[in-house]
Amino acid sequence: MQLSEAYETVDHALSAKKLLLVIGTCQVKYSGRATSKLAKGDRLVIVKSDGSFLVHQNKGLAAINYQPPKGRLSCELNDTLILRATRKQPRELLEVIFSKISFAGAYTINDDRSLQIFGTEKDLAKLLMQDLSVLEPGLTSTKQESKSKRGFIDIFARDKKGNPVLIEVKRRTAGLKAVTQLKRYVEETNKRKNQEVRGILCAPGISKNALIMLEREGLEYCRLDYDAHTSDTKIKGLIKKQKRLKEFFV
Amino acid sequence: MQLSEAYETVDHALSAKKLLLVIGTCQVKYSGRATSKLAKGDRLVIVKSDGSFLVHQNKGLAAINYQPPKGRLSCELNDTLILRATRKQPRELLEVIFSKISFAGAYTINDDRSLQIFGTEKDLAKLLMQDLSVLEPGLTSTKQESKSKRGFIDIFARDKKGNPVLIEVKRRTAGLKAVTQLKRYVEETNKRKNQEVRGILCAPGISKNALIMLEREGLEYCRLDYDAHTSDTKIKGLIKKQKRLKEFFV
DNA sequence: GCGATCAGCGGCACG
DNA sequence: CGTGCCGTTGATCGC
Repeated sequence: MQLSEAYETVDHALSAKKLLLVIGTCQVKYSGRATSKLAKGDRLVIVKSDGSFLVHQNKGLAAINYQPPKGRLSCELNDTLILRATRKQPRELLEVIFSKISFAGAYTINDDRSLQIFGTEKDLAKLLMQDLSVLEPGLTSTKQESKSKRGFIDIFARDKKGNPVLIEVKRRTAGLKAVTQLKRYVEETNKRKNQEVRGILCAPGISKNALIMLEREGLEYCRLDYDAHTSDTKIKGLIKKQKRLKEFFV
Repeated sequence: MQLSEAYETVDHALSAKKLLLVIGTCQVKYSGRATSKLAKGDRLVIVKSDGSFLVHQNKGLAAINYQPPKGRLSCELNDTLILRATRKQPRELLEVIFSKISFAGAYTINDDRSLQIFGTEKDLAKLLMQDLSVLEPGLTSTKQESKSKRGFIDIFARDKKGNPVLIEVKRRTAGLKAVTQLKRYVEETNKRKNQEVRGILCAPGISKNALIMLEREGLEYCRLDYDAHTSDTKIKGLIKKQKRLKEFFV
Protein backbone atom coordinates (compact mmCIF):
# COMPACT_ATOMS: atom_id res chain seq x y z
CA MET A 1 0.00 0.00 0.00
CA GLN A 2 1.26 3.45 -0.85
CA LEU A 3 2.11 5.77 2.02
CA SER A 4 0.05 8.49 0.36
CA GLU A 5 -2.98 6.27 0.18
CA ALA A 6 -2.56 5.31 3.82
CA TYR A 7 -2.19 8.96 4.71
CA GLU A 8 -5.62 9.71 3.25
CA THR A 9 -7.14 6.98 5.36
CA VAL A 10 -5.35 8.06 8.50
CA ASP A 11 -6.07 11.75 8.09
CA HIS A 12 -9.73 11.08 7.43
CA ALA A 13 -10.04 8.69 10.35
CA LEU A 14 -8.50 11.16 12.79
CA SER A 15 -10.70 14.05 11.76
CA ALA A 16 -13.84 11.93 11.53
CA LYS A 17 -13.00 10.24 14.82
CA LYS A 18 -13.29 6.79 13.42
CA LEU A 19 -11.60 3.66 14.62
CA LEU A 20 -8.28 3.51 12.82
CA LEU A 21 -6.12 0.46 12.19
CA VAL A 22 -2.68 0.63 10.63
CA ILE A 23 -0.25 -2.21 10.06
CA GLY A 24 3.22 -1.55 8.79
CA THR A 25 6.91 -1.19 9.40
CA CYS A 26 7.65 1.52 11.88
CA GLN A 27 9.84 2.81 14.61
CA VAL A 28 8.32 4.20 17.77
CA LYS A 29 9.48 6.97 20.05
CA TYR A 30 8.00 7.96 23.34
CA SER A 31 8.93 10.79 25.61
CA GLY A 32 7.10 11.85 28.71
CA ARG A 33 6.78 10.23 32.11
CA ALA A 34 9.56 8.04 30.79
CA THR A 35 11.40 7.71 27.50
CA SER A 36 11.36 4.74 25.17
CA LYS A 37 12.58 3.71 21.77
CA LEU A 38 11.50 0.86 19.61
CA ALA A 39 13.54 0.15 16.51
CA LYS A 40 12.08 -0.70 13.12
CA GLY A 41 9.69 -3.59 12.94
CA ASP A 42 6.15 -4.49 11.91
CA ARG A 43 3.41 -3.43 14.28
CA LEU A 44 -0.25 -2.73 14.61
CA VAL A 45 -1.41 0.74 15.53
CA ILE A 46 -4.90 1.37 16.84
CA VAL A 47 -6.44 4.79 17.30
CA LYS A 48 -9.84 4.90 18.92
CA SER A 49 -12.41 7.63 18.58
CA ASP A 50 -11.79 8.88 22.11
CA GLY A 51 -8.14 9.39 21.20
CA SER A 52 -6.77 6.24 22.79
CA PHE A 53 -3.61 5.36 20.91
CA LEU A 54 -2.13 1.87 21.00
CA VAL A 55 0.95 0.31 19.45
CA HIS A 56 0.92 -3.48 19.52
CA GLN A 57 3.63 -5.93 18.70
CA ASN A 58 2.61 -9.38 17.58
CA LYS A 59 2.96 -10.85 21.04
CA GLY A 60 1.79 -10.27 24.56
CA LEU A 61 -1.42 -8.80 25.86
CA ALA A 62 -0.12 -5.38 26.68
CA ALA A 63 0.47 -2.60 24.18
CA ILE A 64 4.15 -1.85 23.79
CA ASN A 65 3.48 1.88 23.58
CA TYR A 66 0.35 3.90 24.05
CA GLN A 67 -1.17 7.21 24.84
CA PRO A 68 -4.35 7.72 26.90
CA PRO A 69 -7.63 9.14 25.56
CA LYS A 70 -8.22 12.83 25.00
CA GLY A 71 -4.78 13.64 23.71
CA ARG A 72 -4.08 15.50 20.51
CA LEU A 73 -3.63 13.38 17.43
CA SER A 74 -1.97 14.31 14.18
CA CYS A 75 -0.37 12.79 11.13
CA GLU A 76 2.21 13.92 8.64
CA LEU A 77 3.38 12.64 5.29
CA ASN A 78 6.87 13.07 3.93
CA ASP A 79 9.04 10.17 2.88
CA THR A 80 7.56 8.54 5.94
CA LEU A 81 4.10 8.56 7.42
CA ILE A 82 4.16 9.80 10.98
CA LEU A 83 1.39 9.43 13.52
CA ARG A 84 1.61 11.49 16.67
CA ALA A 85 -0.25 11.58 19.93
CA THR A 86 0.61 14.37 22.30
CA ARG A 87 -0.75 15.80 25.48
CA LYS A 88 0.25 18.20 28.17
CA GLN A 89 -0.16 17.48 31.85
CA PRO A 90 1.94 15.57 31.73
CA ARG A 91 3.73 16.75 28.62
CA GLU A 92 4.12 13.71 26.46
CA LEU A 93 4.79 12.73 22.89
CA LEU A 94 4.28 9.42 21.18
CA GLU A 95 5.48 9.16 17.64
CA VAL A 96 5.11 6.28 15.23
CA ILE A 97 7.15 6.61 12.06
CA PHE A 98 6.02 4.32 9.28
CA SER A 99 8.38 3.58 6.42
CA LYS A 100 6.05 0.98 4.94
CA ILE A 101 2.35 0.35 5.24
CA SER A 102 0.75 -3.05 4.83
CA PHE A 103 -2.72 -2.00 5.70
CA ALA A 104 -4.74 0.99 6.83
CA GLY A 105 -8.46 1.06 7.51
CA ALA A 106 -11.00 3.34 9.19
CA TYR A 107 -14.23 2.08 10.71
CA THR A 108 -17.38 3.38 12.30
CA ILE A 109 -18.21 1.46 15.41
CA ASN A 110 -21.48 1.50 17.32
CA ASP A 111 -21.26 0.24 20.83
CA ASP A 112 -23.04 1.60 23.86
CA ARG A 113 -22.93 -1.52 25.99
CA SER A 114 -20.66 -1.91 28.94
CA LEU A 115 -19.19 -4.94 30.58
CA GLN A 116 -21.03 -6.77 33.32
CA ILE A 117 -18.54 -8.48 35.54
CA PHE A 118 -19.03 -10.91 38.41
CA GLY A 119 -16.70 -12.37 40.96
CA THR A 120 -14.78 -9.25 41.88
CA GLU A 121 -13.37 -8.70 45.32
CA LYS A 122 -16.37 -6.59 46.12
CA ASP A 123 -18.72 -9.41 45.16
CA LEU A 124 -16.86 -11.83 47.36
CA ALA A 125 -16.98 -9.43 50.29
CA LYS A 126 -20.70 -8.96 49.79
CA LEU A 127 -21.30 -12.70 49.73
CA LEU A 128 -19.18 -13.25 52.79
CA MET A 129 -20.93 -10.51 54.68
CA GLN A 130 -24.31 -12.13 54.12
CA ASP A 131 -23.39 -14.81 56.59
CA LEU A 132 -20.36 -14.08 58.66
CA SER A 133 -21.29 -16.80 61.15
CA VAL A 134 -19.84 -19.41 58.81
CA LEU A 135 -16.53 -17.69 59.34
CA GLU A 136 -16.89 -17.65 63.08
CA PRO A 137 -19.90 -18.10 65.34
CA GLY A 138 -21.14 -14.86 66.79
CA LEU A 139 -19.50 -12.68 64.18
CA THR A 140 -21.81 -9.95 62.98
CA SER A 141 -21.20 -7.46 60.24
CA THR A 142 -21.40 -3.76 60.77
CA LYS A 143 -20.73 -2.43 57.33
CA GLN A 144 -19.10 -3.25 54.06
CA GLU A 145 -16.31 -1.28 52.57
CA SER A 146 -15.97 1.57 54.95
CA LYS A 147 -14.08 3.74 52.54
CA SER A 148 -12.87 6.42 54.89
CA LYS A 149 -10.11 8.90 55.29
CA ARG A 150 -7.35 6.43 56.00
CA GLY A 151 -7.63 3.68 53.49
CA PHE A 152 -10.50 1.27 53.52
CA ILE A 153 -11.45 -2.12 54.80
CA ASP A 154 -13.69 -4.66 53.08
CA ILE A 155 -15.79 -5.70 56.04
CA PHE A 156 -16.09 -4.20 59.47
CA ALA A 157 -17.56 -6.62 62.02
CA ARG A 158 -17.70 -7.44 65.70
CA ASP A 159 -17.09 -10.79 67.35
CA LYS A 160 -19.22 -12.26 70.11
CA LYS A 161 -17.18 -10.40 72.71
CA GLY A 162 -17.92 -7.15 70.94
CA ASN A 163 -14.41 -6.61 69.73
CA PRO A 164 -13.96 -4.98 66.33
CA VAL A 165 -12.94 -7.38 63.59
CA LEU A 166 -11.53 -6.09 60.33
CA ILE A 167 -11.86 -8.50 57.43
CA GLU A 168 -9.84 -8.09 54.29
CA VAL A 169 -10.91 -10.17 51.32
CA LYS A 170 -8.54 -11.05 48.51
CA ARG A 171 -9.54 -12.82 45.35
CA ARG A 172 -6.06 -14.21 44.76
CA THR A 173 -3.32 -15.77 46.85
CA ALA A 174 -2.43 -13.22 49.47
CA GLY A 175 1.13 -11.96 49.65
CA LEU A 176 3.09 -9.67 51.91
CA LYS A 177 1.21 -6.68 50.61
CA ALA A 178 -2.13 -8.00 51.74
CA VAL A 179 -0.78 -8.63 55.23
CA THR A 180 0.83 -5.20 55.56
CA GLN A 181 -2.35 -3.62 54.29
CA LEU A 182 -4.45 -5.43 56.88
CA LYS A 183 -1.91 -4.71 59.56
CA ARG A 184 -2.07 -1.02 58.78
CA TYR A 185 -5.86 -0.96 59.02
CA VAL A 186 -5.79 -2.84 62.30
CA GLU A 187 -3.20 -0.50 63.76
CA GLU A 188 -5.11 2.58 62.62
CA THR A 189 -8.35 1.29 64.04
CA ASN A 190 -6.64 0.24 67.21
CA LYS A 191 -5.29 3.73 67.69
CA ARG A 192 -8.70 5.28 67.10
CA LYS A 193 -10.84 2.90 69.11
CA ASN A 194 -8.35 1.98 71.77
CA GLN A 195 -9.79 -1.51 71.85
CA GLU A 196 -8.41 -4.88 70.93
CA VAL A 197 -8.95 -5.02 67.21
CA ARG A 198 -8.72 -8.27 65.31
CA GLY A 199 -7.81 -8.63 61.67
CA ILE A 200 -8.80 -11.54 59.46
CA LEU A 201 -7.42 -12.09 56.00
CA CYS A 202 -9.70 -14.12 53.72
CA ALA A 203 -8.10 -15.38 50.54
CA PRO A 204 -7.91 -18.55 48.47
CA GLY A 205 -4.28 -18.91 49.50
CA ILE A 206 -1.44 -17.24 51.31
CA SER A 207 2.28 -17.23 50.61
CA LYS A 208 4.72 -18.66 53.11
CA ASN A 209 6.30 -15.34 54.03
CA ALA A 210 2.93 -13.69 54.28
CA LEU A 211 1.71 -16.35 56.68
CA ILE A 212 4.80 -15.96 58.85
CA MET A 213 4.33 -12.23 59.05
CA LEU A 214 0.61 -12.55 59.63
CA GLU A 215 1.07 -14.87 62.57
CA ARG A 216 3.82 -12.77 64.03
CA GLU A 217 1.50 -9.79 63.93
CA GLY A 218 -1.28 -11.67 65.65
CA LEU A 219 -3.52 -11.54 62.62
CA GLU A 220 -5.68 -14.38 61.36
CA TYR A 221 -6.07 -16.17 58.08
CA CYS A 222 -9.08 -17.90 56.64
CA ARG A 223 -8.96 -19.86 53.43
CA LEU A 224 -11.72 -18.77 51.11
CA ASP A 225 -12.79 -21.29 48.52
CA TYR A 226 -14.95 -19.88 45.80
CA ASP A 227 -16.05 -20.52 42.26
CA ALA A 228 -16.24 -17.56 39.93
CA HIS A 229 -17.08 -19.52 36.80
CA THR A 230 -20.67 -18.39 36.82
CA SER A 231 -22.31 -15.02 37.20
CA ASP A 232 -23.56 -15.93 40.62
CA THR A 233 -20.27 -16.50 42.32
CA LYS A 234 -20.44 -19.01 45.12
CA ILE A 235 -18.39 -19.41 48.23
CA LYS A 236 -17.63 -23.10 48.46
CA GLY A 237 -15.93 -23.19 51.79
CA LEU A 238 -14.21 -21.32 54.55
CA ILE A 239 -11.42 -22.99 56.43
CA LYS A 240 -10.17 -21.10 59.39
CA LYS A 241 -6.52 -21.46 60.20
CA GLN A 242 -5.76 -22.74 63.63
CA LYS A 243 -6.22 -19.91 66.05
CA ARG A 244 -3.25 -17.91 67.05
CA LEU A 245 -1.21 -19.29 69.90
CA LYS A 246 -2.16 -16.86 72.57
CA GLU A 247 -5.79 -17.86 72.29
CA PHE A 248 -4.88 -21.32 73.51
CA PHE A 249 -3.84 -19.87 76.83
CA VAL A 250 -6.92 -17.79 77.51
CA MET B 1 -18.67 -9.05 4.51
CA GLN B 2 -20.09 -12.56 4.56
CA LEU B 3 -19.62 -14.59 7.70
CA SER B 4 -18.38 -17.48 5.59
CA GLU B 5 -15.75 -15.33 3.96
CA ALA B 6 -14.63 -14.06 7.34
CA TYR B 7 -14.53 -17.63 8.60
CA GLU B 8 -12.00 -18.55 5.91
CA THR B 9 -9.78 -15.67 6.95
CA VAL B 10 -10.07 -16.45 10.64
CA ASP B 11 -9.52 -20.17 10.28
CA HIS B 12 -6.49 -19.62 8.11
CA ALA B 13 -5.02 -16.98 10.41
CA LEU B 14 -5.36 -19.22 13.47
CA SER B 15 -3.75 -22.24 11.87
CA ALA B 16 -1.02 -20.21 10.15
CA LYS B 17 -0.45 -18.22 13.34
CA LYS B 18 -0.83 -14.90 11.67
CA LEU B 19 -1.94 -11.65 13.19
CA LEU B 20 -5.71 -11.58 12.94
CA LEU B 21 -8.00 -8.58 13.02
CA VAL B 22 -11.77 -8.81 13.05
CA ILE B 23 -14.27 -6.00 13.31
CA GLY B 24 -17.93 -6.69 13.68
CA THR B 25 -21.04 -6.93 15.81
CA CYS B 26 -20.61 -9.42 18.59
CA GLN B 27 -21.41 -10.43 22.08
CA VAL B 28 -18.68 -11.57 24.43
CA LYS B 29 -18.73 -14.11 27.22
CA TYR B 30 -15.97 -14.81 29.65
CA SER B 31 -15.78 -17.42 32.35
CA GLY B 32 -12.77 -18.22 34.46
CA ARG B 33 -11.07 -16.29 37.22
CA ALA B 34 -14.21 -14.19 37.03
CA THR B 35 -17.27 -14.14 34.81
CA SER B 36 -18.32 -11.39 32.45
CA LYS B 37 -20.88 -10.65 29.79
CA LEU B 38 -20.86 -8.01 27.14
CA ALA B 39 -24.04 -7.55 25.13
CA LYS B 40 -24.15 -7.02 21.37
CA GLY B 41 -22.11 -4.22 19.94
CA ASP B 42 -19.36 -3.45 17.46
CA ARG B 43 -15.85 -4.34 18.55
CA LEU B 44 -12.37 -5.07 17.37
CA VAL B 45 -10.87 -8.48 18.02
CA ILE B 46 -7.12 -9.05 17.80
CA VAL B 47 -5.48 -12.43 17.88
CA LYS B 48 -1.72 -12.48 17.94
CA SER B 49 0.53 -15.27 16.80
CA ASP B 50 1.46 -16.19 20.36
CA GLY B 51 -2.20 -16.71 21.10
CA SER B 52 -2.86 -13.42 22.83
CA PHE B 53 -6.53 -12.65 22.37
CA LEU B 54 -7.91 -9.15 22.77
CA VAL B 55 -11.38 -7.66 22.51
CA HIS B 56 -11.40 -3.88 22.25
CA GLN B 57 -14.25 -1.46 22.41
CA ASN B 58 -13.86 1.86 20.67
CA LYS B 59 -12.77 3.63 23.81
CA GLY B 60 -10.20 3.36 26.54
CA LEU B 61 -6.71 1.93 26.51
CA ALA B 62 -7.50 -1.38 28.10
CA ALA B 63 -9.03 -4.35 26.33
CA ILE B 64 -12.53 -5.07 27.59
CA ASN B 65 -11.95 -8.82 27.43
CA TYR B 66 -8.84 -10.83 26.76
CA GLN B 67 -7.05 -14.08 27.14
CA PRO B 68 -3.30 -14.46 27.70
CA PRO B 69 -0.86 -16.05 25.23
CA LYS B 70 -0.48 -19.80 24.79
CA GLY B 71 -4.11 -20.65 25.13
CA ARG B 72 -6.03 -22.77 22.65
CA LEU B 73 -7.79 -20.94 19.90
CA SER B 74 -10.63 -22.11 17.74
CA CYS B 75 -13.39 -20.85 15.51
CA GLU B 76 -16.76 -22.14 14.44
CA LEU B 77 -19.24 -21.13 11.79
CA ASN B 78 -23.00 -21.62 12.05
CA ASP B 79 -25.44 -18.80 11.76
CA THR B 80 -22.86 -16.91 13.79
CA LEU B 81 -19.09 -16.87 13.66
CA ILE B 82 -17.64 -17.80 17.02
CA LEU B 83 -14.07 -17.26 18.13
CA ARG B 84 -12.91 -19.04 21.24
CA ALA B 85 -9.85 -18.87 23.42
CA THR B 86 -9.57 -21.43 26.16
CA ARG B 87 -6.96 -22.61 28.60
CA LYS B 88 -6.67 -24.75 31.63
CA GLN B 89 -4.77 -23.71 34.72
CA PRO B 90 -6.77 -21.79 35.34
CA ARG B 91 -9.67 -23.18 33.37
CA GLU B 92 -11.01 -20.32 31.33
CA LEU B 93 -13.14 -19.66 28.31
CA LEU B 94 -13.47 -16.52 26.28
CA GLU B 95 -16.05 -16.55 23.55
CA VAL B 96 -16.79 -13.91 20.96
CA ILE B 97 -19.96 -14.48 18.98
CA PHE B 98 -20.16 -12.46 15.80
CA SER B 99 -23.51 -11.92 14.13
CA LYS B 100 -22.07 -9.51 11.60
CA ILE B 101 -18.59 -8.92 10.25
CA SER B 102 -17.39 -5.59 8.94
CA PHE B 103 -13.83 -6.62 8.36
CA ALA B 104 -11.46 -9.54 8.78
CA GLY B 105 -7.80 -9.61 7.85
CA ALA B 106 -4.76 -11.78 8.48
CA TYR B 107 -1.21 -10.45 8.40
CA THR B 108 2.32 -11.67 8.64
CA ILE B 109 4.34 -9.53 10.95
CA ASN B 110 8.11 -9.47 11.31
CA ASP B 111 9.35 -7.90 14.47
CA ASP B 112 12.26 -9.05 16.58
CA ARG B 113 12.99 -5.76 18.27
CA SER B 114 12.18 -5.05 21.86
CA LEU B 115 11.48 -1.87 23.70
CA GLN B 116 14.27 0.14 25.23
CA ILE B 117 12.93 2.10 28.13
CA PHE B 118 14.55 4.76 30.28
CA GLY B 119 13.49 6.46 33.46
CA THR B 120 12.25 3.44 35.36
CA GLU B 121 12.45 3.22 39.13
CA LYS B 122 15.58 1.17 38.76
CA ASP B 123 17.20 3.85 36.60
CA LEU B 124 16.39 6.50 39.17
CA ALA B 125 17.83 4.38 41.96
CA LYS B 126 20.99 3.79 39.98
CA LEU B 127 21.40 7.50 39.30
CA LEU B 128 20.80 8.39 42.90
CA MET B 129 23.24 5.82 44.12
CA GLN B 130 26.01 7.30 42.03
CA ASP B 131 26.18 10.22 44.39
CA LEU B 132 24.35 9.74 47.61
CA SER B 133 26.18 12.67 49.19
CA VAL B 134 23.79 15.07 47.47
CA LEU B 135 21.07 13.46 49.51
CA GLU B 136 23.00 13.78 52.72
CA PRO B 137 26.68 14.41 53.43
CA GLY B 138 28.51 11.29 54.48
CA LEU B 139 25.97 8.91 53.05
CA THR B 140 27.62 6.03 51.23
CA SER B 141 25.98 3.28 49.30
CA THR B 142 26.57 -0.32 50.09
CA LYS B 143 24.67 -2.06 47.35
CA GLN B 144 21.75 -1.52 45.11
CA GLU B 145 18.60 -3.49 45.49
CA SER B 146 19.94 -5.85 48.06
CA LYS B 147 17.60 -8.73 48.15
CA SER B 148 16.43 -9.52 51.62
CA LYS B 149 14.26 -12.43 52.53
CA ARG B 150 11.15 -10.33 52.40
CA GLY B 151 10.97 -8.08 49.42
CA PHE B 152 13.59 -5.66 48.20
CA ILE B 153 14.98 -2.32 49.06
CA ASP B 154 16.21 -0.03 46.32
CA ILE B 155 19.34 1.25 47.99
CA PHE B 156 21.13 0.09 51.08
CA ALA B 157 23.48 2.72 52.51
CA ARG B 158 25.16 3.89 55.66
CA ASP B 159 25.21 7.38 57.10
CA LYS B 160 28.26 9.07 58.52
CA LYS B 161 27.61 7.50 61.90
CA GLY B 162 27.63 4.08 60.31
CA ASN B 163 23.93 3.49 60.78
CA PRO B 164 22.13 1.54 58.07
CA VAL B 165 19.95 3.68 55.80
CA LEU B 166 17.32 2.10 53.60
CA ILE B 167 16.30 4.20 50.63
CA GLU B 168 13.15 3.49 48.72
CA VAL B 169 12.77 5.27 45.40
CA LYS B 170 9.41 5.91 43.81
CA ARG B 171 8.89 7.37 40.38
CA ARG B 172 5.46 8.71 41.23
CA THR B 173 3.84 10.50 44.13
CA ALA B 174 4.25 8.23 47.11
CA GLY B 175 1.13 7.06 48.91
CA LEU B 176 0.36 5.01 51.97
CA LYS B 177 1.61 1.87 50.29
CA ALA B 178 5.07 3.25 49.73
CA VAL B 179 5.33 4.23 53.38
CA THR B 180 4.13 0.89 54.71
CA GLN B 181 6.51 -0.84 52.36
CA LEU B 182 9.47 1.19 53.61
CA LYS B 183 8.32 0.74 57.16
CA ARG B 184 8.28 -3.00 56.70
CA TYR B 185 11.78 -3.06 55.28
CA VAL B 186 13.09 -0.90 58.10
CA GLU B 187 11.45 -3.07 60.72
CA GLU B 188 12.78 -6.24 59.16
CA THR B 189 16.29 -4.86 58.94
CA ASN B 190 16.07 -3.53 62.42
CA LYS B 191 15.16 -6.94 63.73
CA ARG B 192 18.06 -8.54 61.85
CA LYS B 193 20.76 -6.00 62.55
CA ASN B 194 19.64 -4.84 65.94
CA GLN B 195 20.86 -1.35 65.10
CA GLU B 196 19.10 1.92 64.56
CA VAL B 197 17.97 1.69 60.97
CA ARG B 198 16.86 4.78 59.08
CA GLY B 199 14.46 4.78 56.16
CA ILE B 200 14.31 7.45 53.49
CA LEU B 201 11.56 7.67 50.93
CA CYS B 202 12.60 9.44 47.72
CA ALA B 203 9.75 10.41 45.43
CA PRO B 204 8.58 13.38 43.36
CA GLY B 205 5.76 13.88 45.81
CA ILE B 206 4.01 12.43 48.82
CA SER B 207 0.34 12.38 49.74
CA LYS B 208 -0.89 14.05 52.89
CA ASN B 209 -1.78 10.87 54.73
CA ALA B 210 1.43 9.22 53.65
CA LEU B 211 3.46 12.10 55.05
CA ILE B 212 1.61 11.95 58.35
CA MET B 213 2.24 8.25 58.66
CA LEU B 214 5.85 8.58 57.57
CA GLU B 215 6.61 11.17 60.20
CA ARG B 216 4.80 9.25 62.86
CA GLU B 217 6.95 6.25 62.05
CA GLY B 218 10.14 8.27 62.25
CA LEU B 219 10.89 7.81 58.59
CA GLU B 220 12.23 10.48 56.29
CA TYR B 221 11.11 11.95 53.00
CA CYS B 222 13.18 13.49 50.26
CA ARG B 223 11.63 15.14 47.26
CA LEU B 224 13.17 13.80 44.11
CA ASP B 225 12.97 16.08 41.09
CA TYR B 226 13.80 14.39 37.87
CA ASP B 227 13.32 14.73 34.16
CA ALA B 228 12.56 11.57 32.23
CA HIS B 229 11.96 13.24 28.89
CA THR B 230 15.26 12.02 27.48
CA SER B 231 16.94 8.66 27.44
CA ASP B 232 19.52 9.83 29.90
CA THR B 233 17.23 10.63 32.77
CA LYS B 234 18.52 13.39 34.99
CA ILE B 235 17.98 14.12 38.62
CA LYS B 236 17.28 17.82 38.81
CA GLY B 237 17.14 18.23 42.53
CA LEU B 238 16.80 16.64 45.91
CA ILE B 239 15.01 18.53 48.63
CA LYS B 240 15.21 16.91 51.99
CA LYS B 241 12.27 17.37 54.29
CA GLN B 242 13.09 18.96 57.56
CA LYS B 243 14.57 16.34 59.80
CA ARG B 244 12.33 14.57 62.20
CA LEU B 245 11.73 16.26 65.49
CA LYS B 246 13.79 14.07 67.74
CA GLU B 247 16.93 14.93 65.83
CA PHE B 248 16.62 18.51 67.01
CA PHE B 249 17.19 17.40 70.54
CA VAL B 250 20.26 15.28 69.99
C1' DG C 1 6.83 -23.11 39.02
C1' DC C 2 5.97 -19.66 43.08
C1' DG C 3 6.84 -15.18 45.02
C1' DA C 4 7.42 -10.31 45.20
C1' DT C 5 7.26 -6.03 42.85
C1' DC C 6 7.04 -2.53 39.11
C1' DA C 7 4.17 -0.41 35.59
C1' DG C 8 4.78 5.52 31.20
C1' DC C 9 0.44 0.77 35.04
C1' DG C 10 -5.31 1.78 33.63
C1' DG C 11 -9.55 2.37 35.60
C1' DC C 12 -12.92 3.51 39.19
C1' DA C 13 -14.85 5.55 43.16
C1' DC C 14 -14.96 8.94 46.63
C1' DG C 15 -14.02 13.28 49.08
C1' DC D 1 -8.48 17.49 41.17
C1' DG D 2 -5.93 14.32 44.41
C1' DT D 3 -5.90 9.84 47.15
C1' DG D 4 -6.38 5.11 47.44
C1' DC D 5 -6.80 0.63 45.52
C1' DC D 6 -8.58 -3.18 42.61
C1' DG D 7 -7.38 -5.68 38.32
C1' DT D 8 -9.60 -11.94 34.75
C1' DT D 9 -4.21 -6.87 36.39
C1' DG D 10 0.26 -7.94 32.91
C1' DA D 11 5.22 -8.28 32.67
C1' DT D 12 9.65 -9.14 34.81
C1' DC D 13 13.05 -11.11 37.53
C1' DG D 14 14.97 -14.00 41.10
C1' DC D 15 14.65 -18.25 43.45
